[in-house]
Amino acid sequence: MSLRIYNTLSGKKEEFQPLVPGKVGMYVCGVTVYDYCHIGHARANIVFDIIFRYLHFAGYDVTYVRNYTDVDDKIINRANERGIDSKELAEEFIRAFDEDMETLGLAKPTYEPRATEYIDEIIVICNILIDKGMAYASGGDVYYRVDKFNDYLKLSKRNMEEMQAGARIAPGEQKENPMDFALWKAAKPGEPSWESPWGPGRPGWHIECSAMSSSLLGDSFDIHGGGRDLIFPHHENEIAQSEAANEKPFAKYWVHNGFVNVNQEKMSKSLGNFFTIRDIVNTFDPEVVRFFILTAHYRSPIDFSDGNLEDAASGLSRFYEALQAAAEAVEGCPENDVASELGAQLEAKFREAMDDDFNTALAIGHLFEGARTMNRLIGEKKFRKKADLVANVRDLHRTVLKLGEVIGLFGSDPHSWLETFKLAGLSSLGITVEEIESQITERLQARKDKDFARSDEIRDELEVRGIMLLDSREGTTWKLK
RNA sequence: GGCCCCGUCGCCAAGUGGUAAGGCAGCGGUCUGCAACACCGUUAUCACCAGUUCGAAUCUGGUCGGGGCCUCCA
Repeated sequence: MSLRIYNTLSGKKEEFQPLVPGKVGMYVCGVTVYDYCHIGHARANIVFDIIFRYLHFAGYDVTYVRNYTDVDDKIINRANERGIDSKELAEEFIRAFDEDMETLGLAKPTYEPRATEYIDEIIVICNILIDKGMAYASGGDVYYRVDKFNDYLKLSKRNMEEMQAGARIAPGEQKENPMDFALWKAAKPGEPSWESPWGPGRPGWHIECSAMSSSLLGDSFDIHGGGRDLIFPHHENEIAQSEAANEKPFAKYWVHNGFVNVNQEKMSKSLGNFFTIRDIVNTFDPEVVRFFILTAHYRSPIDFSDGNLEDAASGLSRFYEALQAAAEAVEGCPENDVASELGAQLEAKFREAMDDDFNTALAIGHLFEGARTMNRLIGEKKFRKKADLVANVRDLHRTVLKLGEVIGLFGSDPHSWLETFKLAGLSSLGITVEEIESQITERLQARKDKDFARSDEIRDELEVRGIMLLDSREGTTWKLK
């Protein structure tokens, strides 16, 4: 089965056929750099990260562009509030964004252009649109003539009459039509500006993406992505600008990720339920955050809550436990020539899931089954002496790691990940490793002495405090309850 | 008001015409001094109503409930 992608433009899943066989051009709207990124940005970027990774895994030569919008009203306002230069502010938050994305384990896009690096290209597009009568200069601004573009609103599927009821012309704007939007804005005193045929000014919000995408990917390219909220007006306006200027279809597939709610409510600053990535990774492992996001389909809304994140942590630790057990089980076993089909079977299911509009939730379900199969095989009697079982576990182990990497998971060493996970939980329980170790030592002695009453007492005490003891042939270990 | 989405086991979550993946929790086993871990087994007819169909969670209409966009927003 080939790859199918849900296209916002058509409203349905379509078979993916790139413009140039074997190659994919993908543009994703990045962030406006005026503040720290929140969990919603984390989701959007993780979603497109796995799309990028999966396309690459599926054999495509992918060019992935994700921009920084580094000039905009919000940046200027924030910089003014802080009394610093807007360029300085943008630099600060570009750095913060890069750090956050690295923390979340995102692969680097092929290009990460900045709007301010494409001012010349932006001016060229404005000129073309003016020459074609699609745009007009007015008092140092340049506006797009929305009613000249027949396909306007084809992405968001709205209609003009109704839109116009809510549209208005802000003070200082000199538009012919309230629906028209700015391609270029005249600079007010103290604002960052660039020379242009219409006087000093700066780009409007949407034009930079038209400029950057066509410069780096060509006038037509395969995939354009972003959050749902960008469908209107941002992406609609990009289509209007690019298609009118180039007279070619813009992006072929439009992909939009769903929102993140917080405790069942829309995340918003006014509700005070705004979580930055920095806040979250103080409490939760970044990989847990990624795992949580990928356990739902990218177009569904997800609910961010402590409980859901804790569930995700349990799920991820199940994988790491299985991965660790598998590595230990086959360690030192001689290599053999026994063939195993299990890895290939798992990979086939994984691909089938991912080919269906990047269904990571289903894909992870299959990986869980792979983990369970490993555990089952390892548990069989005389496992290490059975070449076929060893071969199966080796195969599955390698496959789970390989497929995990495609969705950015399981990249840590299982032992250290599990240790870190345990230690992180300890601080909230008010108990130290030394304390636990000494209890284990005491209990071991009690067990040797067959003093099971004392032994059980120690175990129960620890359990009440949130620590679970695990006895095995090699000794006693512990984990968080 | 306009446009759009959703309602699947206690919780999370796949499934979009052929009789319901997976995870967490639960229950019954195996293992264990007893447990835990792991494994095995087990647990839903899909908000409601009416249609279409040989057959629907999946299509159509309606009802109820929840949410989003229409202004900056991932």
